[in-house]
Amino acid sequence: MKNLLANLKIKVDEKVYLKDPDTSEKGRHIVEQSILLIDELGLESFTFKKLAEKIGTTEATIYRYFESKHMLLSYLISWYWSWLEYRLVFATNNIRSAEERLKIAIGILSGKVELDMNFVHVDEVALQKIVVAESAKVYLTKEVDDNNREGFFYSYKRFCKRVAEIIKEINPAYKFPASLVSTVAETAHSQKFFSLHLPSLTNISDNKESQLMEFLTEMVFKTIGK
Amino acid sequence: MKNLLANLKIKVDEKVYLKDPDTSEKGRHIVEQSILLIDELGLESFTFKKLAEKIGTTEATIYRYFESKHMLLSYLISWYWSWLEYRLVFATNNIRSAEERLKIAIGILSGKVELDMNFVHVDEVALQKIVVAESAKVYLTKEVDDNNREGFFYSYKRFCKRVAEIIKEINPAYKFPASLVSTVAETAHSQKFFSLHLPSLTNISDNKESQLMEFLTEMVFKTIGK
DNA sequence: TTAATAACGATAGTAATACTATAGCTTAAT
DNA sequence: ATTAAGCTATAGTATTACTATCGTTATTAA
Repeated sequence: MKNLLANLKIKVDEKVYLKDPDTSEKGRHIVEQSILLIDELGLESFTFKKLAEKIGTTEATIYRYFESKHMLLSYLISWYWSWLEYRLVFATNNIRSAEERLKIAIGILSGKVELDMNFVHVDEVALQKIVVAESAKVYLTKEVDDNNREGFFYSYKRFCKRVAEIIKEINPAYKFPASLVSTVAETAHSQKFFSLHLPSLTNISDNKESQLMEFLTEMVFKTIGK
Repeated sequence: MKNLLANLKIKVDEKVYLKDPDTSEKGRHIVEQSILLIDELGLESFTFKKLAEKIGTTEATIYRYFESKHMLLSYLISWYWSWLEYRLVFATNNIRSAEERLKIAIGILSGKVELDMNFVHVDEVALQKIVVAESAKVYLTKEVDDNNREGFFYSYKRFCKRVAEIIKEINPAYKFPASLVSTVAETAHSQKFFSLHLPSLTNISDNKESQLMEFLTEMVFKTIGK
């Protein structure tokens, strides 16, 4: 399997970069190191200047790949959702039971991420920390409608749509499949964040993905009535 | 009732301001106009300079009340949660049934806000739009642990705790009351935002608080098993 | 192999931001 | 009448998020 997937490439919609970073060494290096630096500094303190220093280049070079910090973050988040989608498709392939597939989807959403060696230049653990802490900032802006038109959120929406289809299979009468899926996705992030920083807002202990999964699975299955 | 409440003051924890804006005309003016301006421009484009111009003063004056833009936002969000708490306490007073009180709480969380004339200098409709679009930014920072220690999130946590108590009354065996409440609070915001800007992620139509309430109420009651 | 061209590095510059500092003026209480 | 708090006005700083230009280097196509 590893070998089969070794040259798989996660496709990211072309509107979230100026020049595809996956087509050059420099580009991959920018992505790789930006993940580590955003994770370390947080989005607010992260700058292209600091990134340029870290990778021994100049701001100008980074600007050739990404128009702005916001676009770079959008790229990383898009990459993450495409990667989750690929994992979802693989993990649910050949599984007949829709209930089983839904459980797998919830597991992926709430799940422990391990370094996925198929994409050597991406530290998926650091990336998930970024997604938890920063991804809401991608859409919580005044430019959200423009960005949406430009396709910034395609991969997130695609992932959610896929999971919503499973819910519809299980209970075609349920009225809020899309809302329930986006709720689970957002909740996975906020509960992870709360467990680390605002523990009184959650019953999930730090680093217990199993508890998060139990919470979400119970909520989803009871809500859709299974 | 109106008269009784006319001189009620929403208490905001003293750590989220340098000088209590509610003790002076200037301070109330700053709060009032900051709500309108943040709603209009979004947090990123909002600056103390623009606010100072709008109210005919200088940055220095605003800095005497709030150390930073982030602190001002924290103040507004804290005010909002204290206000919701006051509404919750009033609306659930003398109601015996815990189920009924929980429904009221969910209604307040998902509910249509109307201008509350008890607090003349606060435009609660604009404030709720700010809460929906900006409140995650208050905690999604590298300073969250410091801010938490300083009490930036007291009023949010207090509100959630109150609702969690109701859930425990209804089903003492339910394992995730705190998580469920914070999920409902966060979801109320994200679903409102999605219905406005990313409609494919939700089944709730713009401005239909009743749908949001139906979605959340069903989810909560089924999850806790009633 | 050469010639064209794309990519990169180095440097400079700009408007705006998020503050900090200071000094003088006004007003209201002692 | 004095004091002090609160406000206004002005100035200044480091940093940010870019934009622009230009020469060099690496890649590719003829």
